[in-house]
Amino acid sequence: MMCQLFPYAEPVTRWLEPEQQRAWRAYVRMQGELNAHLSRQMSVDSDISMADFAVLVQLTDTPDERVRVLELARYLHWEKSRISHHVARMEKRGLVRRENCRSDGRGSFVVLTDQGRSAIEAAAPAHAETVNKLVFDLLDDSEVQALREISEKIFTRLTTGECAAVIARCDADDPMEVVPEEGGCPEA
Amino acid sequence: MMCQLFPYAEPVTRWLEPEQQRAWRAYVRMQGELNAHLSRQMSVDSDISMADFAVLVQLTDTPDERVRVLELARYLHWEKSRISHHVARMEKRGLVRRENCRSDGRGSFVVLTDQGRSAIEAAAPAHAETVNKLVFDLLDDSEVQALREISEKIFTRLTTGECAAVIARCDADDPMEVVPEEGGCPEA
DNA sequence: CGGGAATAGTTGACACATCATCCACGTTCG
DNA sequence: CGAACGTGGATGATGTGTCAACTATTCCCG
Repeated sequence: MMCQLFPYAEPVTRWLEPEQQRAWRAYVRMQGELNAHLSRQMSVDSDISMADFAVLVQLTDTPDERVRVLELARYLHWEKSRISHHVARMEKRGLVRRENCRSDGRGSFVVLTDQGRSAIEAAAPAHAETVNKLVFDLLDDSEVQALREISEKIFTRLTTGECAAVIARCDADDPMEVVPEEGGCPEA
Repeated sequence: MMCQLFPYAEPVTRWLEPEQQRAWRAYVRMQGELNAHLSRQMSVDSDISMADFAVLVQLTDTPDERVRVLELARYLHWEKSRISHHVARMEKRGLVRRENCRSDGRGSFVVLTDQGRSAIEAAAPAHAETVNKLVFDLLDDSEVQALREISEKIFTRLTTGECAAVIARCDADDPMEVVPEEGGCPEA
């Protein structure tokens, strides 16, 4: 009824085409299984989780082995509160330690402990092996390249333009309602 | 020291090659962002979660709109306890309802309610639109095919052979220690 | 200098996933 | 029949992620 009057007010749904449908379902299931398997394997081979691992990688990648909390959040694309909770738990297990920042009274550092270092050193080889066995042993060079290109395209789409607005929570705390921009897809 | 004595007991770690490294990091970040974005978008556009959506899809795909709990678990590759908890929450919100199975006193069905049906019908179009915008608008046919083939390869690897043993929790409850098979990678 | 805004980080409540355990029912076989 | 074992499913404890406040500091600008 009112469709004719406001043709663009209620656009016909763009469903996925059959080929896309198949690709999407394959991707979704693969991704779910792969995540589950990597997590499980990580906690079998070591006593840290994938999340712990990610944090520890950032710390070991830093010369000082100390990183500001929001720095961590930005790099991992996590929310600051997630970092805060997670670091608290890791601290309780002795993997990291918090330290106050002298140059900025609000800030604090997350610092790698010896125990944290040995934990990641113990976990890394098995994890690499797992990734090889589950992924790269199955793919030839062109597939590796395709995986990378596809991933980069989607990632870029997600972190630029309108999508980035939502992520902006990470940088600015209160995006002031993030005006949805009426017309749909302005594209940066 | 003992490496020379037992050469295969402590194999040199297979790290990822640079190209693989890049592809892997791209994939991991993309996948994380994409999941986050899909979930967020789903709860903005409707009042159900991705998990709810997955369950409701299964129910609507069934002629009877009723599915046995473990059937659901197997299809979604979830654990039975996850299903159980989740269905409990969904029931509390009126999206589904439990019903006893007359032919098997232990079993129970999960049944779609009218409210559940309208919830998924309301959510589906926006979700399809999101997937199109974030994924398929960016990929040409060959990339869609590549995505599917890569996903299927990895998924197959994950659900057959030694890996499947761990998943077996889903079918058999107590795999009796799942003997790790000494030698590493026997391959089914 | 003083006072509001932005920034860094924490906290608590809640939703969710996992694990181990438990119970009710069914199957099998003596 | 009835004991032993397998199966379908529920439950509670615990760890983790998200959201919405909240605190404390610093920045900005008159």
